[in-house]
Amino acid sequence: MAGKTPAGSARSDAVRNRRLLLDAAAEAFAEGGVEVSIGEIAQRAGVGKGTVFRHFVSKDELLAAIMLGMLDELIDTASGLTTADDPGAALKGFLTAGVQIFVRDRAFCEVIGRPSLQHAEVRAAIDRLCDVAEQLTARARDRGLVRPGITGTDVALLMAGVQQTAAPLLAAEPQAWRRYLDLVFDGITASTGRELPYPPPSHLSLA
Amino acid sequence: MAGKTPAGSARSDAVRNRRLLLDAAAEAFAEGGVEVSIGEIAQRAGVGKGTVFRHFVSKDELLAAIMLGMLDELIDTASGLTTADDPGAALKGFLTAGVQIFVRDRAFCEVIGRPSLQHAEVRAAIDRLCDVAEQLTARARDRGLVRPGITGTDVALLMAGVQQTAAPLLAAEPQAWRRYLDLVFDGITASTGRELPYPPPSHLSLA
Amino acid sequence: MAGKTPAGSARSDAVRNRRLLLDAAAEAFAEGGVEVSIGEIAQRAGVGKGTVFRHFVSKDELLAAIMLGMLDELIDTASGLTTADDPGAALKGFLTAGVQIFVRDRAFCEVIGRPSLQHAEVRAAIDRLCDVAEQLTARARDRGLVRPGITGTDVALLMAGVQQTAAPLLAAEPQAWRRYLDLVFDGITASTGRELPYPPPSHLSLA
Amino acid sequence: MAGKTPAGSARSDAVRNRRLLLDAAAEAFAEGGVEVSIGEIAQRAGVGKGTVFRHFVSKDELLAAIMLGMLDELIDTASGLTTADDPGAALKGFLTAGVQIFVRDRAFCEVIGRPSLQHAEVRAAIDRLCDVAEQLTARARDRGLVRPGITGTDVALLMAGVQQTAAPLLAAEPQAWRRYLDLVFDGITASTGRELPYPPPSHLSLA
DNA sequence: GATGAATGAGTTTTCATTCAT
DNA sequence: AATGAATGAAAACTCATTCAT
Repeated sequence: MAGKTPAGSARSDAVRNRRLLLDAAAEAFAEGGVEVSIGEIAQRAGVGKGTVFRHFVSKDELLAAIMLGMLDELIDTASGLTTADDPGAALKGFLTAGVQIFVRDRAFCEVIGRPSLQHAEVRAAIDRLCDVAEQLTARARDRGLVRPGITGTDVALLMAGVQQTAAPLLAAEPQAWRRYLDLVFDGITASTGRELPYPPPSHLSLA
Repeated sequence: MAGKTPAGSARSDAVRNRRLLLDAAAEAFAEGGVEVSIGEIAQRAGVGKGTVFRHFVSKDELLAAIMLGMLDELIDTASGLTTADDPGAALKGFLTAGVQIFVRDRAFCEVIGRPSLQHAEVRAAIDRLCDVAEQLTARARDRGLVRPGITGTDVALLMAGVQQTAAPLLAAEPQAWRRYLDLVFDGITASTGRELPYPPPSHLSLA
Repeated sequence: MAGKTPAGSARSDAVRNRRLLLDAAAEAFAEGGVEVSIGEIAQRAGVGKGTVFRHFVSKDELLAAIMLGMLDELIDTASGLTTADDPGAALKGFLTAGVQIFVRDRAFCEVIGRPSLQHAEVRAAIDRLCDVAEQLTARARDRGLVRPGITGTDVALLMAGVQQTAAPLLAAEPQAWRRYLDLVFDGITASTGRELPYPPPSHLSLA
Repeated sequence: MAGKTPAGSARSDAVRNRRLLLDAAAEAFAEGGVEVSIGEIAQRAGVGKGTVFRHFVSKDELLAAIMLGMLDELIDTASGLTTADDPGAALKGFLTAGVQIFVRDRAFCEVIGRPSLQHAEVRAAIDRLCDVAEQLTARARDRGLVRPGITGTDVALLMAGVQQTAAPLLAAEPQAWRRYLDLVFDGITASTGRELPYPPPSHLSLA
């Protein structure tokens, strides 16, 4: 009725543990993908398994919380770029930021790149990401800096593609993704005159 | 109970079972990814679980055998294209064939795209694939049909990237990969004059 | 944070919390049986889980406290009936009151009906219940209103039996127990001349 | 396609384990109720936990299999009694057999006596039990051996009631249920002239 | 005194792998 | 050689109880 904690602030040790947990889980998911066990996450955070479930109602919710944090960061970055002077550079900066997240995080790749995505909040965040991606793309498109039919959703999708291209190299060459990012960006900005052989994805078919 | 099969020796039965098993496993892995259980594969093949382990020492070996089969098919296709009249069309045909394998096969995506690939034979097959990809690429490169620094390994890697880009769309739009294949191909063939910001992967760093 | 409650000392707060807790627990146990979690009880009472354990040393003690409360109420009702004009009606009134408690309270059924009952205070209360039941029964027996060998303990035990008979019906027919109460009462009061094939329970063998 | 085992017969060791498992589970459920863990059952049977799930798809299925076995036995007993010479003795024999099952088996009491019963096969078996109980009851009723309104469902329900009445005594006096069985039977057969204050349950409202 | 965060043993269930038949 | 039964080590999740704040 009156909320969990009188003044709306959680206990300091709980806050600290939640932080520990999120960090440990983020690291574990990043390294091991969605398959890492709650047991390992708890161990990394230095807490008991029960504590994980006190803070997050299920493994899926924990995963979603972390994915949402990363998506929101990326959305913020993108928002900041919508008013940049050079729309082309802004779009490339956005793409770069996005690919870096994918490159660092195995779970992110697995969650975002799968055909059927369950979690409603994550889907909503992806929608928001596509929206702001479209803003950035539209500005560049209007000035002829990208090919006519390219959409924000295209750009968002290509982030995962660039990561996947470089994936087998990343252990030995952590920056190899930069090569494919540029190559794909050249594909986006190429003025071939030809139309692409398949229409752009409708916004909502993403998730 | 211990009776012989009328139309074959014990050995020919084993050969037939191996074939049954490979086909069933290929289908199962393609649809469900590497997580499909040995039980489901055995059931699809119409054999007992024990038979799976008689033919393949572990699940990983079975998976590797399937992956090798697909890689060999792709290598054959590529070999056939090395003498085609139009090197540009040949390269694109190769890329198309490769992406189609990825699109059809969840396990293939999961196995090939991982940073550290254990299985020696699969690594060797990927090396062979990169070799033949390099032959195709070199022919196109020599005629100025692709950018200067692009290698066969780049091309092989990009197959996975194109699939991953389209992955979230494929359930609703099974042909969406064609959009990104063209876009990436335009990136490969773009004559920007600029060099890519990161050197091509050395052949052996792949896995 | 550490503030006093305006209208009471710390002790009166504790008294109030104990009351809140007993009421909430009674309701929860009645609805959900002994399996309801301490968490749910605390939530219903609007207190923290720690408070439950400050007032009751374990879940079993809390449960016992509730059971004791109900047993004492029933004992009081029975005591009031020992001086009623019609000993037969008094006995039936007692039986009715008892069955109603069982019908309303899942935990009561589960606790009382188990072969080995641990809690000493609850056992003592059941003894007291049997005593007063015996008083009521004796009065009726003396006037020939019940069969010769029937004891107070028999009557007390039959309460649970009537409830259990009707249990599968109660969701659809909340008053169905009345059918079996009358049937059993007719069994108690039947003048068959025959003796029952097994002696009445000795008072102390109850738990 | 051709069934699990060629000739329709399971392997002898599997049959043996299934028997071991059913016996161990029956014993464990009888003693400890539905809450006994699969781990304990496996241990009692001398098999691994996995073996339990090989034979029964879930704990609920195992429990249902055992309950069904007991219900079917009781139904058979009842069927055999439908042609007995003395319908009154037959009805009492049926009641006795049923109460004995309840008395021996904690899980049976818990499963059958609960308001909402999930398992479809168990519900069907209970329906069958009520049917045959009605046959037995009708014969006795037609000869004026039981009160007019008493139905087979009443009789089936009363089995649980008799058990519950005696439950607290059974540890010390394992045969105490015989006392209450006779008392209840006298209630069923009493010719009071009075009607019971609540109508008999409709057949289907049982489960 | 009150709180609710942390704990960890315990539950059901899955599945690759081994082995008796 | 083939089978499928048995195994047991995980995994996600629950909850009574303890304890720092």
